Amino acid sequence: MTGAPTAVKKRSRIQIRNRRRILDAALEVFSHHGYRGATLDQIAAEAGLSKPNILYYFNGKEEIHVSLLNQLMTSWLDPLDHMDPDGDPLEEICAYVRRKLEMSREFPRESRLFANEILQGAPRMKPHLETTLKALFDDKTALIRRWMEAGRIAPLDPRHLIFSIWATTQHYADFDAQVRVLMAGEDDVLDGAAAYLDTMYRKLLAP
Amino acid sequence: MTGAPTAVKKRSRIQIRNRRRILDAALEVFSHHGYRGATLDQIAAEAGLSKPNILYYFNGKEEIHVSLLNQLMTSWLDPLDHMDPDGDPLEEICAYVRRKLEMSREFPRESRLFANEILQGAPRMKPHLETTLKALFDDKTALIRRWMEAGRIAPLDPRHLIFSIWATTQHYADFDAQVRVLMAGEDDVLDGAAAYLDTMYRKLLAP
DNA sequence: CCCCATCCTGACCATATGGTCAAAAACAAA
DNA sequence: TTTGTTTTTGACCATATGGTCAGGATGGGG
Repeated sequence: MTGAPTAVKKRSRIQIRNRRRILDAALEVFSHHGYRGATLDQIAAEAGLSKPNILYYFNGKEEIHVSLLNQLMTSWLDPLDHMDPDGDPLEEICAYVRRKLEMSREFPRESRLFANEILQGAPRMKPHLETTLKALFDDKTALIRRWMEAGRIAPLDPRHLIFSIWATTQHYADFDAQVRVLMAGEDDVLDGAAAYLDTMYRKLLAP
Repeated sequence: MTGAPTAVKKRSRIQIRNRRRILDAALEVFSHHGYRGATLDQIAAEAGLSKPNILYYFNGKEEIHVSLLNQLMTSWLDPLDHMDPDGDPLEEICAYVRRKLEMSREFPRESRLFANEILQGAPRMKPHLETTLKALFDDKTALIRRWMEAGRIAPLDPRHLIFSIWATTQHYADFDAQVRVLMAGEDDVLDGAAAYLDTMYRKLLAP
């Protein structure tokens, strides 16, 4: 068996390094141009490798994309997963908002990659969403609902609350081009957003 | 002069009908697959016309896209434009939220088309954003700021307030695939969202 | 009914793009 | 160094796609 370095096998140092390079380049290109808009040549150039060499490490464009998406899923959901049932409800939620916004600042490419995928109808992620994400979502909405029923935060539909948190925080990464135009001049937009969102959710959730 | 029906000239009935068909088909296809992901063949099929015929009415793929975008800009910004300086601040803003959410329900394709364009860095819209949108944005943030300074609604950064309204309302159209997965079973998601957002912004803006 | 402008199409073209392959190069164990 | 394995590449291929064009169909005013 010569090929298929993708299969579960001990990966050599070179393989680890080049797969990393490729995925990083692919993140850059996919997040900027979307799946269809990205080309293997662009990814190859960005990665500093030849196109056939890219195909040596991955079985095709789609496999690269799926790899990226799956790899990202975990870290993307991590902040939500970390919402502590034993913490102070208001503080937990505000901390979540803060972390999520921080991710828009530090990982805008990842945010846009996801946004692109969902916009297209999540053709390659639906299974993942239906299992991993759905489970986590149900778990956390239940937790928030308990908090609300205990009167520790204001009663609201926890599902829409989470949607609004996702929407407001990811907006700064996904609609960056628009935000930049409208906030021309400002250089600390995200700081302003952090202050605004903190105020907003505190006021909203105060019991 | 035979060609260029695109030029400003009286358009025949057939031209009006077919341009409409094409733009409608293009909206469907572009909003679903993004600019790069859409093909002229798809648009032609959707419009029930042949590809060369499409090219008879528009000088190219890009011209169709730009036409769509420009045409949509107006109607998209209309609700914001209609925020009445003489109305009751809280009611005006809540009405705006309601209208905006209604557009996510009635015109999700338009929403996704814009989202796609902005996600890619607004390559074909930046000029439009910098003029039309920016002017309207500045105008309305100023209005909201006046309302706040008059103590008629709670003081917040009006710019981030508008961002949050856009984000929370458009989320239901743009991230529809995700919302569907997480709200599986519910059939009136948008009604729930309307109630949630109304509560949210009233609470947030109460003086 | 005739005629001209408008409208439409089949056939075709150039290029871009995902992907293949045989063989060369680089590497590593002996 | 030798030898077998992994890595890399230039050349190539099939298909998709945006776009062109010459000529045929259609429609409406006279």
